Amino acid sequence: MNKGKYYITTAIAYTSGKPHIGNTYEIVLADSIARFKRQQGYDVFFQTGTDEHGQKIEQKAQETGVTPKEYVDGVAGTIKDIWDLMNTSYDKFIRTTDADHEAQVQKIFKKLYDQGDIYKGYYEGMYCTPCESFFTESQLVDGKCPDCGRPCTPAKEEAYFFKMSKYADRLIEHINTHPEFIQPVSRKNEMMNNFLLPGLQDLCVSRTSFTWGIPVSFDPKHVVYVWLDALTNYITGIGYDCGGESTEQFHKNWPADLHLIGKDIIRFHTIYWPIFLMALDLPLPKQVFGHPWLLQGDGKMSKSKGNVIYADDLVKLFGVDAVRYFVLHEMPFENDGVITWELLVERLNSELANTLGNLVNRTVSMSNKYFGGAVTATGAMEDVDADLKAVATAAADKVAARMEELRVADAMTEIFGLFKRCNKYIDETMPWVLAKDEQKRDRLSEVLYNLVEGITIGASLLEAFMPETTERILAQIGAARREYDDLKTFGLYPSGNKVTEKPEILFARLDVKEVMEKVDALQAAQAPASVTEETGEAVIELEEKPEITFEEFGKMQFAVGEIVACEEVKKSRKLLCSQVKIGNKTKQIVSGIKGHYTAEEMVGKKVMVLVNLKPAKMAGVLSEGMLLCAEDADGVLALMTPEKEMPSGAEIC
RNA sequence: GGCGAGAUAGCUCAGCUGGCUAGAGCACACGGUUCAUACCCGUGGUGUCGAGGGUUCAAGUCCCCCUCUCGCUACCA
Repeated sequence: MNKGKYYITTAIAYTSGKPHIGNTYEIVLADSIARFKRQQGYDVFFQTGTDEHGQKIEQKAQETGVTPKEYVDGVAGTIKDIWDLMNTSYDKFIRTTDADHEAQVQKIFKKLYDQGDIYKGYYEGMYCTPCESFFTESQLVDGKCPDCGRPCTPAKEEAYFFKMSKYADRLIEHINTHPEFIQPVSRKNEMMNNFLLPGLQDLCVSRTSFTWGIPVSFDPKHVVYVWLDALTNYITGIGYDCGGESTEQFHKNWPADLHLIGKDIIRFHTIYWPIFLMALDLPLPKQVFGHPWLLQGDGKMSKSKGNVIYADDLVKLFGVDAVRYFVLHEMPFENDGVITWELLVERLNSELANTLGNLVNRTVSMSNKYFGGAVTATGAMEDVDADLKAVATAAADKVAARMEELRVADAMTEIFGLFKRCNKYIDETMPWVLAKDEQKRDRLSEVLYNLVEGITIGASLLEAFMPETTERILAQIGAARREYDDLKTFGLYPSGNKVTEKPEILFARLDVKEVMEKVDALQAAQAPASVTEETGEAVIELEEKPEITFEEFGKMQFAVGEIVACEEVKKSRKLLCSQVKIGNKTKQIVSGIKGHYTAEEMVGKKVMVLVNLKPAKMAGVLSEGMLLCAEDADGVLALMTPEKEMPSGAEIC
């Protein structure tokens, strides 16, 4: 039964490197929704892909000594391989370097320019001439270019801007009249209060500072800057043409039913994207869901620690469906989820091995033992059957209700509730007792039939989440794939069918210790150079900057300063304001170190100060220099202090 | 600093418009059972429901205040 179309997308993955399990979670989540909708009878189109332009990629390619195109081809391949490894059923994998996408982005840009939504202006900021790059004041390091360390000068760069404010009122109206548009709803307030209600800034949509992007057709020294390039994939991928030649497929699928994205890019999908669409006179997507993140429990994932968890490693250790089960089931709707190896093992043992695997195994074993594998309905019903049947036939609707709210984890819990009910049914009916009584043979047969039927329904519902497991279970119990609409009827398993003679273990129980040994081996291989042999102390890979001349170094003046007073800056969360005595002068310096040092403990410290930094105001307070700190991978700060007693004002050179 | 969310069993969390002895899952303990992957089924406990006030016959549930945590945002020379 066709229930209409359903167009679902993931965000396109940025091709700067191999995605870890947190990034992989999104495609699996989208896949489970897409598969479930298909199972329900929707005509689903599921799109994913890669975002391949930008300065960062240009740089990465340069570092690796390949062209940007070669670089993104490699990473896009890796990403696609992982998506395939996770058994995701996307219909289209779009790349922003696809020729048709690039051509369409150029047309869209031109159209928006022609109709006055995009205008040429100036991007003002701090400019580093050698790097040909713009930075905001806050991006600068010591007032200098964060890339090369050379001085930056205030400058203007020609750039194209999109008039966001023009459509703001319409967007506010839309969000207010479509409460389901932004999910979870708590995000709606953030967008409203932080961006829409205070007034939208115009968005810079072109750059001249790098070339790895889609050129603006009528002004080719500009390339289209990220959002107009990336977001439009949702329409170009299905054949949009702003000249009115859109494909049949586009007309059928647009607007999207669901954009599934990470919570970090909600702003772009619920403000900029809808406004672009309004400018193109297209309907808005029905729903944008900013899912939470899957975080690692034992500290931040970082390459230097060698503890990054990748999907392919997980699959090697646990199998595809176990990984899919974990990421889908452990993720709450609104809060971030946690993944640790221990938690993973615990969940797999308790739910997959014990509850599900063992249920199938014991049912198949009993069918073989008592009836040579034949599963026959005899009509020997008893009262206890009613509840099992009720739970089984109600499951499909319960799962559907949860999925409708995008509560995938809860949907899975419903399915496992049915498996638990089946296990309980075995205890209630005690087939091994029935087996001892020849008179109860019909009853025994009926009980096993009911079990097989219950498992068939449960396994069928599992298809969207763990498709391989569904297949394996159905194969073991000799059941055919069942249509979604038939899952509400109990008793469709063909009576007399046979289960497999030799049940295979679906999910083997795992030993935490053994798993951890394998994990240690993996992590050791992942970051062999990150731990120094003798001390075991972690080191950080330093991103190298271009070398500078002695003369350039000489422009900076460092000195030992003594902190004579320090107080918190009231209006800010991170700032401490210190009075620093340097020789016979006292400077006021504001630093973002609250949380690492208290105002009291600062007083009396002798620290390293960059003295001749141009003064600037932070949170309304004047700062006339900078205190130097070291920062580790976790963001912990340590002030630089002289190793020997030194007087205030001693120059550092 | 602005806006918002939250603080409930060892852990993760449910508890809607206030109403009977505060719940679920996991973990733990005990009991049952043996078809099964030492599994499944049942039973059980502890909770100052973040602190302190208040409204009410009655408050995790409403109001005030405090403390702390988190999200977005600003700021982080």
